[in-house]
Amino acid sequence: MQGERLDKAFFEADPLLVAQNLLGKVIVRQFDDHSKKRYRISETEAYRGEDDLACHAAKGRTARTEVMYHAGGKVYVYLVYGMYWMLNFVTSGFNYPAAVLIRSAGEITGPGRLGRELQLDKTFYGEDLYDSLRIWVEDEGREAPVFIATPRIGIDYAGEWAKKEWRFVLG
DNA sequence: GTAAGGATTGGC
DNA sequence: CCAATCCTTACT
Repeated sequence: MQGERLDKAFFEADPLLVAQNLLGKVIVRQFDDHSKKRYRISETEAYRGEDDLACHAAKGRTARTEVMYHAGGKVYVYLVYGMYWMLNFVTSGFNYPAAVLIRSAGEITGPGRLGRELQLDKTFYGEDLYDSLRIWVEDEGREAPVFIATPRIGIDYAGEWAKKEWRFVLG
């Protein structure tokens, strides 16, 4: 059970497309003891541009959001509620801030639990998905899965932007 | 410097 | 319903 590591062209695209295309793809995590675990992505959310009030980049380019302005293919992690590391993949091209949040994968439900399962921490900020030995994403060559779109979770503060159906769930 | 709040979870 | 827990951002 192995596939091709996703490349530059995959991530340097619009986050709405990347979020949809990531469904069914497989996160591979290689731990310090060289053991590997694989997690099939089942739920994603897109965050796109400074206009998107739910996107962290709505506050502009800061130390925290810097990596979102990089070209697609890097990891964006941040600590939320002082406890949970959220896993995101940067998308789009240089200087356009966008990312996809992985909300569920494998048997793990919920982004906080996923971050704990993957043993994420601040050292994953900016990790390059194209050459990392710790985390990357593979395409096992399966058919594109069926999915549904819904509003994003936990961003009620974003006003009209909270209504956009930028969350995608296998189904 | 200080304060407010969060892309969540689990326990009461 | 609400506390945990700490980083980021904004600013009386």
